[in-house]
Amino acid sequence: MPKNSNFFLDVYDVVRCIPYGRVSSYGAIGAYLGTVKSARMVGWAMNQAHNLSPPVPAHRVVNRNGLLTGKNHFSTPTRMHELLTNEGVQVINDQIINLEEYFWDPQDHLQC
DNA sequence: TTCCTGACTCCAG
DNA sequence: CCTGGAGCCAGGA
Repeated sequence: MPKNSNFFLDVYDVVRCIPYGRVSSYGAIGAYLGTVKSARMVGWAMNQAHNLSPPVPAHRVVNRNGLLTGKNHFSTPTRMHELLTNEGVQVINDQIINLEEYFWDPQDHLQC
């Protein structure tokens, strides 16, 4: 059923490259792939990422404000928050604290 | 087939 | 400072 289009695979690849305890944004991933204005597609890709293997750490992907906009799409609304907190990321009221400290831009690393 | 929605972001008013 | 519209494109009804 998944089309596995190149774009989606690239998204998954980038997300899987996000280090432990770090987070990234849809826009940053889109920018890395050259489709800045397609941030929605990144989110859409995450929607399919649930059944993929190896699993994609979708909880490390948030919007540009560090807000856990996708928490509702996890098994439980608190799952995303719990996972991030478990990795040492401070999250309060569904928002990441000190986002700049945890933010990971794929363009910064250029590779895993 | 068309129409609508959405885990986003930017820009104008 | 806050609000709304546009761009993006894949799927479901």
